[in-house]
Amino acid sequence: MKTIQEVTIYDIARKLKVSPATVSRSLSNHPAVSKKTRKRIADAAKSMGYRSNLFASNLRKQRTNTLGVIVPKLNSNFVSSVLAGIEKVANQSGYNLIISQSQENEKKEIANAATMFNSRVDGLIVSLAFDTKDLSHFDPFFDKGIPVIFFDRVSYDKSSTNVVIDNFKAGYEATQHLIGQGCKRIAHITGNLSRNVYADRLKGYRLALTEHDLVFQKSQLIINNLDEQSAVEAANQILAMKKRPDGIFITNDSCAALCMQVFKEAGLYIPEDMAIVGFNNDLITRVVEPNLTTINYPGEEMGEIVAHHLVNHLEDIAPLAVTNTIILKSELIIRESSLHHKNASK
Amino acid sequence: MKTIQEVTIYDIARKLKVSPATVSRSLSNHPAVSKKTRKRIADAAKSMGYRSNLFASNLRKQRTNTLGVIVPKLNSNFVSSVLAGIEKVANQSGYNLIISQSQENEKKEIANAATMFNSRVDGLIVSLAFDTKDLSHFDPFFDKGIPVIFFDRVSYDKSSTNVVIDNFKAGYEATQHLIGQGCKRIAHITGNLSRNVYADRLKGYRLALTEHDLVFQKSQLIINNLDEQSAVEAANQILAMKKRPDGIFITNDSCAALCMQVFKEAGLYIPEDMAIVGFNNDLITRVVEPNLTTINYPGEEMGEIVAHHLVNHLEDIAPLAVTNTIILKSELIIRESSLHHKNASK
DNA sequence: ATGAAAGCGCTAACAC
DNA sequence: GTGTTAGCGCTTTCAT
Repeated sequence: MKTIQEVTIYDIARKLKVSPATVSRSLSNHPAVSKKTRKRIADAAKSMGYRSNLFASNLRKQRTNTLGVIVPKLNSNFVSSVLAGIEKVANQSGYNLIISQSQENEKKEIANAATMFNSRVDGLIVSLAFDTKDLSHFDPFFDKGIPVIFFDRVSYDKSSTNVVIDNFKAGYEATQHLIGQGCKRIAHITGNLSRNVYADRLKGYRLALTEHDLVFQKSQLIINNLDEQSAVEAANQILAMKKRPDGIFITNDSCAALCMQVFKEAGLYIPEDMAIVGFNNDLITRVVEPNLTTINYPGEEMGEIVAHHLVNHLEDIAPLAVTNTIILKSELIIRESSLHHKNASK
Repeated sequence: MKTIQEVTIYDIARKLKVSPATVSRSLSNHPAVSKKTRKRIADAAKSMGYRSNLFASNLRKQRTNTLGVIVPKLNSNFVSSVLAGIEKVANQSGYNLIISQSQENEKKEIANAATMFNSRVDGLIVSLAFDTKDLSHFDPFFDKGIPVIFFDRVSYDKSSTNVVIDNFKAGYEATQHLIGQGCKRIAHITGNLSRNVYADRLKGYRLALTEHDLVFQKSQLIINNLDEQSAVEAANQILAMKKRPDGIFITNDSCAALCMQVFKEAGLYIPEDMAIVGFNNDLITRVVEPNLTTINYPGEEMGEIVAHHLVNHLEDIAPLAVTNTIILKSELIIRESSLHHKNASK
C-alpha cells in the first residue's frame, strides 16, 4: 500500500502560524476559536487535503465511536432488515459500524467477540448463534463496562439488555389460530431449542395445544436449522407420517414457503389438507400461493430501537438498566394458507 | 462510559522486568524472542487481562486492517449475500469490516465515503446508489492510492477495478429466451438507467428484439425503483396497455414475483398469457407459482471474489491493475414461468 | 535476544 | 482566544 504523506494539524498550524491546539479546537468546533481563525483553518484544511486521524483521536480520547454488531448470518431477510435499522441510527448519531457474522457457530462467535473487544467498540450488539451455550466470551465487555445489547436471539441468564418480541405469545397465537381453524394434529418446525426464540415459540405452541385439549406429540416436532435443504427434508418427513398433521406452525417464512411447495407437489391442498403458519412476514409470504399466514416481526424497527438504546446509553442520555428487556409488538397476520380448514369446528 | 484502567504492554513489561519492546515483539510473534520469554509474556498478558490497543497500533503502523463497504441498501437479498461473502474472506484474512448504506441516495453515499476516508480504511468496496452521477467523492481514495473496488453497480468511466456479471449478455439471453418461446410483445421492467446493470440489461434486451425483427417500443419499457409498491404499479400499468405484452423481462426477482401476483389476480395465466423472466435467482423464484425463470447471479461468490481481490492487493500478493474488470459467470435458469408459450413459433 | 528512545497525530489541562 | 505541554499505547530503528 502506498504511503503518501498525510497532512496533520501541525502542518496546518505551521502554515497559518497558529498552534496545533487551535487547529484541533477549530476542527472540532470548539466555541473558543474566533470566527476568523476558524475560517482560515477550515480553508487551509480543505486546500491542503487534510483529513483527521481517527486513530490518534481515538487513542487520545479513549473512545472509538464505533459499534460492533455480531449476527448469526448476514444473508437473511430478518437480519438484513435489522442491520438496515441499526445502520440508520448509528449513522445519524455519528457511529461507525463493525459487522461480523458467526455463521451460526459458537467458535466463530467467540473469535468475533474477541476482535470486537480488541477493536474497542464503544458498545456491542449481538444476536446469538444457534449453538452458543456459554456467554463467557462477552465477559470482557461486562468487566470493562462496555454495554452489550442482545436482540432476537438472546439469553436470559445474563444480566444484560435484551430487545425481543414476545415469542411465547407469538407461538401461542399462531397455534391457537390453527386450532381455531379446526386443526387437530398440529406439527411444529423450528430451530435449535437452546435459543430463546425457538424455545419460547415451542412453549407457546405447547400451551395452546394443552389449553385446547390437544396432546403434544414429540413426533410432530421437527427441529432443524431452517435452511433450504432442511425445509424440504422436514416437509417430506411430515408427508411420511402415519398420522399426517393437518396444520403446521413453522418458525420461518422461507422454510414455510418451501414446505408448502413440497406439499403441493405431493398433491395436498393448502389450507384444506394442511394449514400453515409461518414466521416473520417476509415478502415471500405475500407471493406464495396461497398467501402465508405469519407473525409480523418488525426487523428494521428492532434494529432502530436496539441502536437508539445503545447510543442513548453511550451518550449518557439514558442509563442501560442492569436487566432491561424491551419487548416489541408482533402480531399474527392471517392469510389464506391457514383459513377455513375443512374440519373447522366453528 | 466507564473508563477502567487498561493494561498496556508497559504494565506487562514492568511486571516481568523486560522492556516494552520485547513485549510488543512477543505479542506480535516476532521471531527474535526466546520461547521462554514469549511464554512468560503470553501468560502475564492473559492473567492481567491485557488487550492490544488497535488505535495505538494503527497510529503507529499507519494502517488499519479495516475494509470499508458502501452498499445501496442493506436489506436486499443480493446485497446481503454479497456481504456474507465479503465478511467471510475479510474475517479469514484478519480484516475488519465497516459497512454503511447509501439508501440509494448520492448525498448519503458522499457522506459515507467521507466517513470511510476519515476512518482510514485500507481499501473500499462500493456498489453505487441509483442516482449517483459523479464519482468525485472517491477521488480522495484514488489520490491517496487507497484501492477502491466496485461491484455490481459500477461505473465504467473511472479507471478502477470492477467486479460484475455480463449484464448485457444476461439481458440478451433473457429476452432471446422469451422470443424463442413465441413472445411477440416483450416488455421490460428495470431500474435507473444511469446504473450500468440496468443500462446493460436494456441494451441486451434491445439487441435481442432487433435481431429477431421485433421493434423496441418505448411504451413497453418501465423504469422504477423495483420496490414492492413500484412492482404493483408497474404490473397494473402493463395490464392497462392497449396492446398488452405477452412476455416481460423484469430485472429483479421480487419485483417479478409481485407482478406475477397481480397478473394472476387479474385472471391471466402464466406463462400462457404472459411469460415472465426475473433476475437474481433468489429463493422466491423457486417458491412462486409457476416457478420463475431467472438469471442466476452468484452474490456470495461475488462478495468473496471482491474481497479476495482487494485483500490480495493490500497484502501485495497481486497488483490491482489500473482498469481491471472481472466478469463472473451468470446464466439463464429456465423454469415454468416462461415456458411453452401459446404462440410458440417452433 | 533484548533494551532505549523517538514519534505516529491528536486532545485537554493549564497557563496567559 | 490562543499557546504550551504532556501524554494516549504502540512499533521500530539502532544499539548492545
